[in-house]
Amino acid sequence: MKGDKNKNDTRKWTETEASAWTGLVQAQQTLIDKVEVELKKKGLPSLGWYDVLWELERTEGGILRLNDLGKRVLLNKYNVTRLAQRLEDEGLVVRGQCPNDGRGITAAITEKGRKLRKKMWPVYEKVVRENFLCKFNSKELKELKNFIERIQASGLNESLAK
Amino acid sequence: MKGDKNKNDTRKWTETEASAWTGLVQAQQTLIDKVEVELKKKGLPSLGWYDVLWELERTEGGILRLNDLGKRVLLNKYNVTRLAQRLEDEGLVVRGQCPNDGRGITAAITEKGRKLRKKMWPVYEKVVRENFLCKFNSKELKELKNFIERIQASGLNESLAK
DNA sequence: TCAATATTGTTGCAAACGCAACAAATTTGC
DNA sequence: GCAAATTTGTTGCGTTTGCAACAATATTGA
Repeated sequence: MKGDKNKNDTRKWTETEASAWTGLVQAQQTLIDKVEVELKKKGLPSLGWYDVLWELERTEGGILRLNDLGKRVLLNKYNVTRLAQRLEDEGLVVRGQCPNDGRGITAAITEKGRKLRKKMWPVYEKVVRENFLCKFNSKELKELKNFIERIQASGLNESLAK
Repeated sequence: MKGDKNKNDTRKWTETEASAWTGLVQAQQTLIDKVEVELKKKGLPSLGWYDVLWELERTEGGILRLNDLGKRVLLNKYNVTRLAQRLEDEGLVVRGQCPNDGRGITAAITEKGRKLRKKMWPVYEKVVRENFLCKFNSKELKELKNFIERIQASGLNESLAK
């Protein structure tokens, strides 16, 4: 470790490196922004709400502990607490005690929550399809997915340590 | 337009589509989070500050109108106003009147601002290199860049209409 | 020319987020 | 068994963001 020869930790980037990175950030940001704009236009809640509802809905029983939920949607604990509160205030989710663990709080999606998510989906889907998915044929998409998985490979564990 | 046959606007996604999209979002989010964590560890400001300083520094004269600056860093106007205020409070930027246009406010990077950006760069660079760039060889990176540019192609114009 | 419209930037207020301190329950290690 | 450490969730406080209303200048078009 100590005698590391990595003088090039901090080297200038090539044109390709720079535009791959800034492109990635901008493209994703722009896509997310577009989704948010479309949702707002239709008077629907934000993507953050969608993510939570969807994670619950796709889970057996529609119920998760806040902690697990937070890991899946990349939210730290205080934000999960508060988002769950807001969702409960709107009747989209019900909170309860976790049976096995006295510390645990569960969130369960309600019928109203499921309906809302279903209503949000086509808006979300349309933006992603028209601005992202439609740019690639099936083979290319697999390649892209492959690339993206390589990026993820390094990182998930640490990012959860919040 | 009216007789559109696009019944499949809202169809279910294939496995590849789903994981390409969620992967993209998560990968980018995780990378950004890591950069922010590292910057914070070193007592440095956030990525948002870096972006602004860098956009100024790379511009001839180190000066830009707030409006142009906002477009480049994907910030809406009220956030540019406030970020510029904070940067000026820290002496990293100086604001001034735009000569041609009475409405315009300019932001110019200071020597202190340039120094700070240079200090932030290695931290930023290291995270991106070790978690992103290093996963790809030169040929792959070009392919990836190419893919990303396709995504961007659709979107930039509209996203600026804030 | 000059009124109508558009652009650019600011501000008050409310919602959301980050941090650090905290409480309660569980797990670990002796 | 039990004290120490860990995990899980909440809350207060300050910062940042989003929204909508606003002011000031520029542009457009009759």
